[in-house]
Amino acid sequence: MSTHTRKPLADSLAVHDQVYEAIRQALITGRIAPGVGVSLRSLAAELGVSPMPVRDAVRRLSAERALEINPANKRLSVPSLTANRLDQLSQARLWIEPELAARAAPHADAALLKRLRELDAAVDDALKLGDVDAYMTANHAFHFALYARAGAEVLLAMAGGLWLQIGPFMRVVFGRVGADGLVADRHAEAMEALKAHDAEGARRAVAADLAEGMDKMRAAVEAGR
Amino acid sequence: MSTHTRKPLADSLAVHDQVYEAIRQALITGRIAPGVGVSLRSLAAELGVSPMPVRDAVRRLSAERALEINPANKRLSVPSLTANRLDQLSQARLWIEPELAARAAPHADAALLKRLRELDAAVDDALKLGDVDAYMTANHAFHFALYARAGAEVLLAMAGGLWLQIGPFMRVVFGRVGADGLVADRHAEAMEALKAHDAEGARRAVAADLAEGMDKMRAAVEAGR
DNA sequence: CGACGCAAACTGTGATCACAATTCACCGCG
DNA sequence: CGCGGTGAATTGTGATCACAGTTTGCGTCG
Repeated sequence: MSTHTRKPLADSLAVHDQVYEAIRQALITGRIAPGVGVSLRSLAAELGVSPMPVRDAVRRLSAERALEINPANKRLSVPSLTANRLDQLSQARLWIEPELAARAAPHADAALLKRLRELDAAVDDALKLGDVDAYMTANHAFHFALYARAGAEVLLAMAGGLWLQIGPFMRVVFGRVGADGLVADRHAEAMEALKAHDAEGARRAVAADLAEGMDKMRAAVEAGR
Repeated sequence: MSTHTRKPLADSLAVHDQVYEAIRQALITGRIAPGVGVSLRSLAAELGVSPMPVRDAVRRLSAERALEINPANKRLSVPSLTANRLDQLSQARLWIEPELAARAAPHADAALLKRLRELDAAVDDALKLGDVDAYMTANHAFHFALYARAGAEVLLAMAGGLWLQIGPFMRVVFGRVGADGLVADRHAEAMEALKAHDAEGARRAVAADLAEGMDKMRAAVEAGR
């Protein structure tokens, strides 16, 4: 008898997509530390799959700059955190994400606001409990539930790529300063602006929310070198 | 189709990288028209390689949104050109590329200016001859020779992804209006600003250069639907 | 006791095969 | 002449193997 059980068709997610998500989560939550090397076969063994779908996932992640490929020996590693990289990512986020919020404002309806209130409550819960993983998950969900309403696929995808690259930085912040690094967010301001279909207000609120977080990350990175 | 000769080891470029470049060029120059479907095996046969490196290249290109994967049947296709997509790409370029030019200005030296003059001459030659391929190649080289001096790897990579996505649009413009669509550029203004280390001047010059081209593309896309 | 060297293990890459799902074309029926 | 259905061809996906280059680690020699 084979140990390999065939996947049901109803599971529409391809293996390489599951592997992609697994590695992505491992990167964002910091389970794979920045700077260390990984290998296709070790990842494959860890996830219980063949190296093939890992290869696909890694190719995708390196195209998104969430993984680095050493051009000399072609070996994989997690990009290390530098102040310069953080600055560029911050600047890009500070342009693109307020823009998405502003574009979403005219399309904000009751359903969106309800969903955002739920997600914001989850963020607050995580803040109270000091649960970093839950905070990052809920915060991500809040921002992208909002951005998705902008109807701007290209910009939305760019924002997704930026979060993927910034993930490890967030983890470093919380790892260094502890859960105390989690502070109140500007989500309430953003939701009020959305309710009023105030594009510029939403833009400002998101910009302020981002700027706070990025400042904390910058301080953590500069302190930790 | 070329006969398949074994590659020497000194050729350090992996096959999947060559395939990536080949498909990338085919996309940018419009040899693969937007909207049509492609397949791994057909691409592999066309390039004289096995489907394996094509798979890697395609995975990379789809992560960069230069290729689309139909989520239902997983089939590949070239993204079609819509006014909405063009708007988003334009806006992103108009933020990121002037920023790169401004960052490069302080680091502009004689070597860079010499290189830029050569590339600008190549652009002018292509304009005179109406050679669209040569124009796009030289124009790309000019912009990225400049941007590379900004010392901003993350932003540079983002700009590269945007050009890859905008490539097919350029081809449509020239295909519709002919080589007459090629007009004088703002490269001279940019180079003067660089020589003076005038960051804001470089920013404005690049922004003007881009805006002109993007306006033409928008007109072509709107006229052609 | 320290440094060098060589072999074994590991790395990414590419080819080939198997397989299920989808697409396509052609044939026969009404 | 049009249309439905069925088999063949094509598709992406995943596994396995081969191979060359690199790294690693252990043994031996100076």
